[in-house]
Amino acid sequence: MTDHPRPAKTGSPFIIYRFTEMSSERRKPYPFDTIEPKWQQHWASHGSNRTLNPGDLGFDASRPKYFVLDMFPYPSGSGLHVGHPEGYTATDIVTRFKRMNGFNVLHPMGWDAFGLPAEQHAIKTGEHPRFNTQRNIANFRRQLQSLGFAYDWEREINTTDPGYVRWTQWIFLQLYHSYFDDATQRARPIAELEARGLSRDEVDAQRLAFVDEAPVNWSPDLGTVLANEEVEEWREKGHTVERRLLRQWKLRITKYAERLMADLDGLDWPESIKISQRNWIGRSEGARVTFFVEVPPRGSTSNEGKPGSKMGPRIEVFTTRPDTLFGATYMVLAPEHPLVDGIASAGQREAIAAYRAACAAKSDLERTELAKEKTGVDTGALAINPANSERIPIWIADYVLMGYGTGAIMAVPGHDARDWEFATKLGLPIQRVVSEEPPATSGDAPCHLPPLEAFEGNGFAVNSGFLDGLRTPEAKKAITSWLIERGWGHGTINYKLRDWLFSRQRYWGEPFPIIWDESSGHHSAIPATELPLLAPELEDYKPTGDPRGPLAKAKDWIRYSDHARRETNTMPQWAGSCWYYLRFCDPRNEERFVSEEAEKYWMGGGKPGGVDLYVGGTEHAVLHLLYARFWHKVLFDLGHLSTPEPFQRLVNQGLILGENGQKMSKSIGNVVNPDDVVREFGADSLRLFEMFMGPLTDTKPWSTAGVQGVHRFLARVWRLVLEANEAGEWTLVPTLAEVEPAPALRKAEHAAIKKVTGDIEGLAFNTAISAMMVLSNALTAASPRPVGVLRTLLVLLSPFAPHLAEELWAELAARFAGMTGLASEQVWPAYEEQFLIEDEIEIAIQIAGKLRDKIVIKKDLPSEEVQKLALAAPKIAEALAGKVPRKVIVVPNKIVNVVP
RNA sequence: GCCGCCAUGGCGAAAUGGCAGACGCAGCAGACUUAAAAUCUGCUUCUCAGAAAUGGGAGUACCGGUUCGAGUCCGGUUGGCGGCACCA
Repeated sequence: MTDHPRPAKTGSPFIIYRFTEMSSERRKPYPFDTIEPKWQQHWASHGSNRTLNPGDLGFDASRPKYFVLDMFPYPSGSGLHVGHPEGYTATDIVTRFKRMNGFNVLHPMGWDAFGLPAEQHAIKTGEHPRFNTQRNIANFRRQLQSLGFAYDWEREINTTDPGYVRWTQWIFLQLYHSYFDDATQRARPIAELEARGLSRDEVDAQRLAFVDEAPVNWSPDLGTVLANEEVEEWREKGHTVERRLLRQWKLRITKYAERLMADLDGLDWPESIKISQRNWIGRSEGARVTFFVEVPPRGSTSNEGKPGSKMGPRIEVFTTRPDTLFGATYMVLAPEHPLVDGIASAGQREAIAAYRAACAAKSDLERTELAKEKTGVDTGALAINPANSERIPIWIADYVLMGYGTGAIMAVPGHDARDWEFATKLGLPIQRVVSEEPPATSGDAPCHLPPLEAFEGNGFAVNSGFLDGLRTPEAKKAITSWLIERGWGHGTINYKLRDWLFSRQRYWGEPFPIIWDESSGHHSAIPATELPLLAPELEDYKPTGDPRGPLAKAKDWIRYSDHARRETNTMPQWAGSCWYYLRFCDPRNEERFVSEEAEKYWMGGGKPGGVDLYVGGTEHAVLHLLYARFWHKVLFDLGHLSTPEPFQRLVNQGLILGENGQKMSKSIGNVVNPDDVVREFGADSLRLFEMFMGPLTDTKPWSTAGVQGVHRFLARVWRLVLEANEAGEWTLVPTLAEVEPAPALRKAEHAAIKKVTGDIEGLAFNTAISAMMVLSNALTAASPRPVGVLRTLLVLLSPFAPHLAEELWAELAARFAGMTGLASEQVWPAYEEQFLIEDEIEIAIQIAGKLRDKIVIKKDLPSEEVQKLALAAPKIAEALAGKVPRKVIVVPNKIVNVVP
């Protein structure tokens, strides 16, 4: 079929779209299917979205910069879903708006292309994952380009490109070659430690990228480690998952806990995301306390020793409530705690071994899921409570986690719900040491009874020797000083944040640029000149069940030299996304991961700096957004970056639900494919609808009728300029004229400019669109139709529906004088307050807060006169019946409230 | 359990403490049409009275408070959504 509407080559001063009567396809309300590809091509071939760097020919340094970033997608096989264009359209509108306001705008797009789905495809087909990834990227790019986004495609990046992998590995080496200096709280070159004469092992123990033996969820048949969240899912599918101690690479993010926490304050981020990050980092203030294990163990009689004298091993605990030390009636060690074997009494060893075995078999998830049932085993050892010298039993229980604090606790069942539960179940003593009420002067009975449940709040110390009577905060200070004096403890801060497990047993990821010396067992970095280090081609990508991962199969590749072999683990997918925003600033640089000049310009050099606007979903609240901040800070410390934070302003777009209000999913069958929407209604309609649905940050359901609604609006705008003649051609509307608009229309024009401008700045796109609808409705009624107002509408509309705006602008430019360039290149209009001012305004009159009447008065009339007129208004006079009101509130130009 | 967010017509939603429901969807009526679609115009929170014009009352989950005035601010309750979850 050739009868799709298309531009006719005629001598006409403006373009004609012909469509035939015989077309079997229903006539489109406007020819979006012709004009959209046409303008996309035009923008591409004219470099309309090209963004220059400082130093480039034609770069205008006088313009301010603006960096608008989308969270780049993983190019999955199923293509774009309608959630992607939501954020992308929002940033596109801001980009176009800022450009029209004279900014140099950096608005790039790329691909977070390492990932498990491509690897699984490779396992299934034997084809290298690169090919499937390339196909998916091509599809994503096609889909994004069909939506007319103003990305600078010259800056497209792909995390799997050798030219990108090289710098990801280079950044890893920066971490590897650094340590964290506690004194200055900064990363420093590891060479400083070497210069101080530290041994090889001492240096390795301080690297920001280091090797650690860690218990992980290992699945032999999948041949990989799994995240805690994944364990359940794979078990259900019949795979085995076990806890296994494996040698893993980790990144020392914990050293940055304090800065990652503190620097959140200066960021313009949603409060909920900041809270998530704070919770994840989990800062808590408290104290370290040393307990001494009593030797000889329980049963022996002679024990005159005091804590502090040379006794058995010490157990360090962390507590946020040192003020409750007198109430510590037992201790608990994590089952994996290294001290357990040394202190356990002979009679308990068997029970301990059995308990430990049972715990080891549980995943972290199971361990927390079964949290309700507390279990544990007595070690048979006793510790001495330093506060009151009482002997208290030492237990092991899996409600104490090896990974937090010191892996040991002092149990205060009177004032901790978990300890209470454990003590109650196992019949351990419970002591009250905090009272809600100020202690009675006589210091009598009630305080001495154990409480009926754990009281975790603040109060007054009781049964606590020298602390008695002190409020909780004071008691904390007093006991901490007391511990410091005796060398039994000190105040400290603990974080929940763990070091970042950075290695994966996968093929499709960045190999570590690390080799191992076979004789010494030491690791070292390969020289930066050998980067990128790419994974070798494999015969097949199936897992081997070997915890070294699929790369272990490449025997030649592994062999680095006579005595050294390569690390075979790969980096997680996060690695590439940790720094992609930096690469966008200077994506083709082969000398540096980003040039200093480009980084300074786009990342803002001074003050807050960073990405000016970052839009994406909430799913990355703590992972990507925390990891990227961490890498950024390390690179900043090492002098490679000019700002301490990457993303100054963050906005989360809301989820788009299916038409039935449920989350879109294939199984429910409510997934909307953007390609279908573009085919039926056009890219401009899809863009406009996604912005019109509601506030950007809200969760909101899809509505096909709603798409039709905005589509109709765009068609109405089209018909403001063009109308179909009898031959079925679009011709210019005859009433279009260069005339002064009537005052009401002029006012509507300037009101729209004001509203749309403010709403784009506030990311309130839904109300911006409604303002344009109002202006368009006003224009529909105007005859003659003033071209000036139409031009304004098209310029305002251009960031939202760029194709339509461009086309109609060209139509008008061909017919009317003084219109040059593209709609998208126009200077953003300014509104003039004078056109918004009205001489007469209607004000409401209330009696006791209830609307009773309205009057039209001159604007800015003095309050006394407004009051006089208001009281004289028919309904008001009638209601008052001559009585004098007690009070009259006049809000100038708005409302009058009469209090009778 | 803890933390956070939210609650407005039949639906998506608007409303610097100042006329609740802009704009859109759906619906109804009219115009155009042989007819339908499309398009244009008007109506459209609920309720009571009225033939109508119009007029009265109620109304932003619920209860209370602050205020001349509350969808908006404060306290509590209920319901929904999201995140964290034995972190000592």
